[in-house]
Amino acid sequence: MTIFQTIAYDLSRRISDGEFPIGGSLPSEHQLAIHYERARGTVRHALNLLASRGMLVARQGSGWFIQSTLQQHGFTQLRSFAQWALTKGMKPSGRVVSSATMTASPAQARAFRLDTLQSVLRVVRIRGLDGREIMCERTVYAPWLVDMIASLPGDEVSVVQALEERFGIVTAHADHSIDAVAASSEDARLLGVRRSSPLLRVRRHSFAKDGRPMESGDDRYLPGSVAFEVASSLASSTLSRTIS
Amino acid sequence: MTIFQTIAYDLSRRISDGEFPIGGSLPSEHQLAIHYERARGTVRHALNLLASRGMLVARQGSGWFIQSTLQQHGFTQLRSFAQWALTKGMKPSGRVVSSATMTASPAQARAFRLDTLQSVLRVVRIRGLDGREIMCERTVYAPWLVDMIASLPGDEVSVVQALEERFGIVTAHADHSIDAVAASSEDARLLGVRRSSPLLRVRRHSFAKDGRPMESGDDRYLPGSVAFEVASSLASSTLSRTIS
DNA sequence: AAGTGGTCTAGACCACCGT
DNA sequence: CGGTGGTCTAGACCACTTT
Repeated sequence: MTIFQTIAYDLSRRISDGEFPIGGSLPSEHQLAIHYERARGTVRHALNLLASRGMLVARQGSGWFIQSTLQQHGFTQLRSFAQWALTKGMKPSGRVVSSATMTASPAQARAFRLDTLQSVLRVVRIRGLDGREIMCERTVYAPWLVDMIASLPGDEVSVVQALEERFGIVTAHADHSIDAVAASSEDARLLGVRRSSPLLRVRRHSFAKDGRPMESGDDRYLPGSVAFEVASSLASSTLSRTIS
Repeated sequence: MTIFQTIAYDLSRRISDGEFPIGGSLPSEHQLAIHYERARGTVRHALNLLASRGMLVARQGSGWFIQSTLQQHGFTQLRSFAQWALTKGMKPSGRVVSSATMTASPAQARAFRLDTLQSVLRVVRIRGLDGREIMCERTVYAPWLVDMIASLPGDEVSVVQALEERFGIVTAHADHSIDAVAASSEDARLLGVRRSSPLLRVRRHSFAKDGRPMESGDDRYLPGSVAFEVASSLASSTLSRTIS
């Protein structure tokens, strides 16, 4: 954790705690620099980080103003359905519907960068929030993870957390593609809705710290259960729109 | 024009001119600082600006690499349906279905931070890509923008660009919430699909540089037409998942 | 006039990458 | 190991806003 990240984190917490109201202003950069006992440049780095998340806005000659008190919870929660649910004060659940090893399809071999036909593990899970089942998840795990995943219990609530704690494997990067689809007949059966009713689909490829592909997933949520939120600024953005 | 903007502009031009190939690397920050006869910090400021546009990426310990020779990536495209379509080589179209001023509802007054009941402008548009109508867009503009929007022609392809070029008003930040919904009867009629068929919904609040709210939008896309992509890393992410 | 954010300088040390 | 980007410092001057 760098110093400017620490300062940003502290300011972010103080803002969401209501120490500074929306529309109000922060102490000046000079005063913040004195308070944190750091150079002004370091404080500015932290402020710009929060501005890129839409939490703050600077008005030249006037000050830094609070634009939003919302915490933009980031990647840590996005990685894991269970960890996200817990931070929201909800109880996540999960059950494995099916689990099978199979030789990688050409598309999977490409996604996992395999030379030869190796075995991948395909797991279908149903996920619930506070007892209500809201999502079905079809995950394909890369060959190097198969044994680890297979060793986990079927009702393991957080696979991501288990991988991290037991094997030290951390998800460091993920690409998400979000769109809407009509429920297939399998979706309909798993989620208890009519066929061709709307679902929010999130396709995901995730990678370990060393860049190795870990898993590809296809999650389908009932409408009205979750939404994905993105804050984007001129300064920096990770979101883009693609033709599909 | 500041110095770092001038350097960014010059580098951007040299990259677009093919002086550095895609995947290739730039001279080191140290060498660039000597070349431009500026401090390294100033050169870094320029490089970070280009990185935020998706033109460059930095690899620590290794160098700055050319990611794309195209201008206008990320947020710039996200701000505007039309500008995004153009960078993808597609022809955007748009037509206004209805346009009406009304007094702000309580929810709108909150979103736009109005004290009194002022007039907002609600516009419904249909958007097309290469002649195919794929999206309906319901936008509510803040009172201070109403006169400017009203002065634009109904078939103005890019409202965002028009606001920028004619009035100097730039969208600097936006929050997006993405989920799936069933088509309402109005959606069905506008888009030519069956009622309750799946649509991808993107709700948006956008803000000017000074933090003033500009517009709130509700865009609904036909499935299979576009997807939203998010790249997120441990280091930084703007995406989050919310209960809805 | 005083205070604020925006930019710039000229150093320094660190973590990381390649050889 | 030397070179690279990432961070940080302690100043300086400017443009802008507020009083």
